[in-house]
Amino acid sequence: MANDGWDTPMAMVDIVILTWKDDALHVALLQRDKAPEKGRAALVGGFVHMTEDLDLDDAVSRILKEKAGLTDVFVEQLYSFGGANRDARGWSITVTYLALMPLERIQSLDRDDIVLMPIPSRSSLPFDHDRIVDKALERLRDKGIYSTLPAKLLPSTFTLADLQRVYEVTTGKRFDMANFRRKMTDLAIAETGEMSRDTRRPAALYRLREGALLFDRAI
Amino acid sequence: MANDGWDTPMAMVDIVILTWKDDALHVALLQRDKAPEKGRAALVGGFVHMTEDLDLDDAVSRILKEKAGLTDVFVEQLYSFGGANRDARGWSITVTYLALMPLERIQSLDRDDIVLMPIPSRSSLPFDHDRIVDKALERLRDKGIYSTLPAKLLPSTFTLADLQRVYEVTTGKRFDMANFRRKMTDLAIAETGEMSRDTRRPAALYRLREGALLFDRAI
DNA sequence: CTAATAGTGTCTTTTAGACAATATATC
DNA sequence: GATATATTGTCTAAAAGACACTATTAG
Repeated sequence: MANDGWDTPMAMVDIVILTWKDDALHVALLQRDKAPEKGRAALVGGFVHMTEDLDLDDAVSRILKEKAGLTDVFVEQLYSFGGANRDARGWSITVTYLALMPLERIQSLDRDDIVLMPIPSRSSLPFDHDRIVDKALERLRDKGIYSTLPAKLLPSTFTLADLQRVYEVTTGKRFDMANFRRKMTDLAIAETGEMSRDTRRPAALYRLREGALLFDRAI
Repeated sequence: MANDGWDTPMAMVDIVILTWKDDALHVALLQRDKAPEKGRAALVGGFVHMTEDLDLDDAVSRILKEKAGLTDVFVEQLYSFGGANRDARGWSITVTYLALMPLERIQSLDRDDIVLMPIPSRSSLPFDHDRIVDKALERLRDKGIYSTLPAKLLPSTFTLADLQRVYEVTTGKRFDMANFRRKMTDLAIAETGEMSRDTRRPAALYRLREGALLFDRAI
């Protein structure tokens, strides 16, 4: 071990957990049980533990598990923020991650210290978490147009209408229904054979095809 | 100040400086003057200094200045790597950056401890710097197709043939000359009025247009 | 004049975008 | 059968890709 007593920044990870509820993006926040900002809802995050974590991905998995009870989460690294003033405790670096999951995953946790805040009307968050959420939305918007990233917000099966709404909200674009369906069936999704009966005329249920993350062209 | 004596990882930044020489990508490395890996060429990098740096961008600027004598460099954040085994001194986090510059900037430094290693035939680097360089190349390849990023490797004026070669090498694709020229003049570049006389028939010199970083479509 | 490289014109194929038409369920 | 929403068909415009052609210099 090499670093007891050095003067080096605090190191943490913060995870922007996004999901899809009531036709809108929501960010999952955790009520803080400790100072600073005790009681306020903030991003799920925590310090890197040198003894428990072998690398940053380990730290993310551990924190998701310990603080939110989540395992096997789809995450990708987002951006790192570091500075003297982003946390009142002093110079800190946070490596941030984007996590996308269907609403059911969060609801089944059945915890009253986890709150879902709708993105369009979100109120301000502690620390520099607003900026981090902005970065996550930017990533989702930019990558959405040529990847299946937005689909990770939905359950494993979904209708094409669901998928189109998610893509329209995350990317901020409007899509023609016929063209959207053709591209998605070409590039990313497959029929399950099941039907959804939530609408007047039942709709076919689709799932993501294996390995379909990045497209070779835009949606 | 809050963190004297905590057990927290070392925090550093590493910068992948890429440039263009002899029709090939090169990475600029610095001969290390201290242990570990003293004497070997490695990425330009250093520890975050909590007293001198207000944020991560400050640390990058300071380190580029102090270690390589470079100022006003085009950089963008790349990725963060952290773990117990990436540096022999213990658990560390490095926030890495991609820097692109024309060869002249490096040559005018006139330093014999800075080496240019050609990418196609590069030998292995200390620490996890190979992985970091790979990430930089991946970023350049992915972003090259729809941005002017590769052009930052060239001097402020360049011929279309130069530009095409840079794009072909960084993206790994081949472009039809006529189509490439049309798209570039449409999207990103403007004539300077000057001519280059390095070839049999002189070629028009171009420059990047203001604000042209991201395209709305692929090259 | 020839070689070498810069630069243009134009045709074909593919993709994007718009929009009309049809299908299948519920009420 | 009316209504709502799912799903398909087809036309047009734009972009991508291929390739032949012309232009301008040095030697």
